[in-house]
Amino acid sequence: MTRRKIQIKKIDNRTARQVTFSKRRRGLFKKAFELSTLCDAEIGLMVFSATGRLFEYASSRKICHCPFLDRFVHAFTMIL
Amino acid sequence: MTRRKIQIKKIDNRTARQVTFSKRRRGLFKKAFELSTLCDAEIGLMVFSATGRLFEYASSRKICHCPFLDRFVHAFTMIL
DNA sequence: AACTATTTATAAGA
DNA sequence: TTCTTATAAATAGTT
Repeated sequence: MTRRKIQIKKIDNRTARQVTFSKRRRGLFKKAFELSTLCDAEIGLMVFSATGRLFEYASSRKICHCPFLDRFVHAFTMIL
Repeated sequence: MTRRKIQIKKIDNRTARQVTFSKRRRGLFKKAFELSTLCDAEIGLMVFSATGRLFEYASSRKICHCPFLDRFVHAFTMIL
C-alpha cells in the first residue's frame, strides 16, 4: 500500500511475511478498538499466526468473562 | 480522520454513529481479510452493533466449521 | 526499530 | 444512502 501498491496474496518471503504480520496485526487491533469505542459495539477478535501464536482482542469485560471463550479458543486451536 | 481529525470516543449523535459504524465495519473486515491472506493467518471476528446485530468474519472453513462457534455466539448474545 | 513516499481509509459534505 | 473529496492514518519498501 505504500512505497508500492501490493497484491493481496500470500507473501512468499518468510521474513517479509512476519514483518507485515506484526505491522498489520497492530493496525487491525487498533481499528477494532476504535470501532468499538466510537460506535458502542462489542467486538471479539482472534488472530492465529501461521506459527500458531494467538492474539486476542475483546471490547469489554462482558466478552472477556464469557465462559465459552476459553473453550472456543481451545477447540479452535485443536482444529488448526 | 479526514475532513477533520476526530477523537476516539463514543459518537453522541445516533445517525452519525450508525454511518460511522457501517463505514468502519467494512474497513475492519477488509483489513482482517487482507491480514489473513497476506500472512497466512487464521482470523475470527465478531462484531455486535449497539442494536444487537451480529456481523462475523472467519478466514477459513476451519473456523466456520468449528462446532463451538455457534454456541459461543449464542452465549455471547445472551450476556449482552 | 525508524523513516517516508504513497496508498488507503474515512469525516464531512453533497 | 450512495458518491465525492479533502485530509488523516496506515503501511511497503528502505535504511
